[in-house]
Amino acid sequence: MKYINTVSGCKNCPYRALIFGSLDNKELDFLEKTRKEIFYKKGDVLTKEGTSINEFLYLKTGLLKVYKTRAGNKTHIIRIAGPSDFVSLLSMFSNDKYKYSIAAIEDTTVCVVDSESIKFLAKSNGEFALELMKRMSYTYDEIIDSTYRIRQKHLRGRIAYILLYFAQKVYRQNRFELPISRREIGELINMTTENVIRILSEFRKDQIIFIDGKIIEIKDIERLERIKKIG
Amino acid sequence: MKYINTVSGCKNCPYRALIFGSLDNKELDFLEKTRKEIFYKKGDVLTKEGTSINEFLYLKTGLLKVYKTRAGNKTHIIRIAGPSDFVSLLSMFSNDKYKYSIAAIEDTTVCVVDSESIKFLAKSNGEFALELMKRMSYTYDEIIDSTYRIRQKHLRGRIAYILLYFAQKVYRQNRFELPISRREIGELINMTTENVIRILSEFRKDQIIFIDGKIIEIKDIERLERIKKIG
DNA sequence: CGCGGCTTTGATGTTCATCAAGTAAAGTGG
DNA sequence: CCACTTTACTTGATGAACATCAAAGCCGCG
Repeated sequence: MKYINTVSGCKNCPYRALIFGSLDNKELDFLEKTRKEIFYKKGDVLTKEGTSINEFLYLKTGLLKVYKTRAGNKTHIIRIAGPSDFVSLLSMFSNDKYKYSIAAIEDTTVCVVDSESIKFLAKSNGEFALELMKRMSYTYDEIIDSTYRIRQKHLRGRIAYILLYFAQKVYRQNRFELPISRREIGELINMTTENVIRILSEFRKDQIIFIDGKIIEIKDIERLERIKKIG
Repeated sequence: MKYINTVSGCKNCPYRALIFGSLDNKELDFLEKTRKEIFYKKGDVLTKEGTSINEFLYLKTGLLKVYKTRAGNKTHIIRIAGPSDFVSLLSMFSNDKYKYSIAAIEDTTVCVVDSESIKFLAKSNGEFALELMKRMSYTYDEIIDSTYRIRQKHLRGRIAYILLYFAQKVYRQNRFELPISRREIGELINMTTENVIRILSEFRKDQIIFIDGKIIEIKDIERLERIKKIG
């Protein structure tokens, strides 16, 4: 990780409207005081499950994974977070310890504010508190929704789901580089590494996708959509 | 459903401290104005996914299921809510429509307050907003945690989990009456009705439990705990 | 250069959903 | 209140979906 000297502050931040829309300039100045901008390299761990929450994070650029580790070193990836995501919102208000670990799966720049400052503002500015709640609830609902949606799909449907997720939601291109390993895909959509590989190969043989290591290109998007739906 | 005339109001409510601890008497009077206490019979539906959220609910006595219905009439039970649960907290602050349906699985008494009143108080009283967030976040974290925990268990482990859940968390007795059908158990822990029955019978044959219709008695709790853990 | 982690493919066996068929229980209308 | 219909429960047989085990190639890193 590496601290970054920033020129422009919160006031002109393009993400300001997303959640800080209800804060006035004085309140933003207050946040600014403890604010740091930090750069993480792919692979760096930002927070570890069980450690104290002292900071409120939000993602400016890059990609993160939010995950949990269980007995037997089994890891579940709960979600992938992209730019403008408020990753640390989860469990920040119910716990003083992180319930999830966070790691960079691409080079990532994060804005960090003291968590007590956020709580202070939430307490003193009701509009802001409502914005936080809205965002938090939305994020949680998304996690639950995708978890239950994936759960009922067969393996082929899960792979189709995750490929289309990266192509449409994350990279907005049919050709992209997978930011995670085959094993991590399995941790995200609940299947073994071997089967992730097997089904990717199957899709390749069926001309649905092109594969070159981590590079994926979707060749037949209609077919993939169909597999996602019925699989 | 049936309206109930109540003598005592929020001020003396045993659950007040849980979430309304930061409201003063004036604020409680404000809530009281729109407050209703409603009785639902087992099987009654309180809210339907997709309908407008106008009310804030909390459970005084009884048991509810919170669930989602998917294409093909497939139902997932997200959680069971018991006394002192704030069932409508989920999605209330991110949506104007319910994201989940709620139904009574036992005779239930619910306190209902206008949702706008709650939002108004959250806006004007920061402490209260923080309490709501805390509760909300906690509830969501629990859902996610149990979902991922169940997901990795085999069927026997899931049944053990749910039996111990009812025995320890809900009824606090080794003998209890299941509030839900075999099919609903399947919807809760993600397995087919047939396999729910099959494994219950198996546990019965192995003398781990006693079954008489909906009555369950856990005879060998150590063994069940072991199955829950390793299954 | 060797070691560990990631990737790949094949063979094998287990777990689980599905199908079928029947009994019991509970709700519904005449 | 009884015939009728639907819903819940139960067991067995079958096959598909999936995890596990094994073995080997590849790549980056110390």
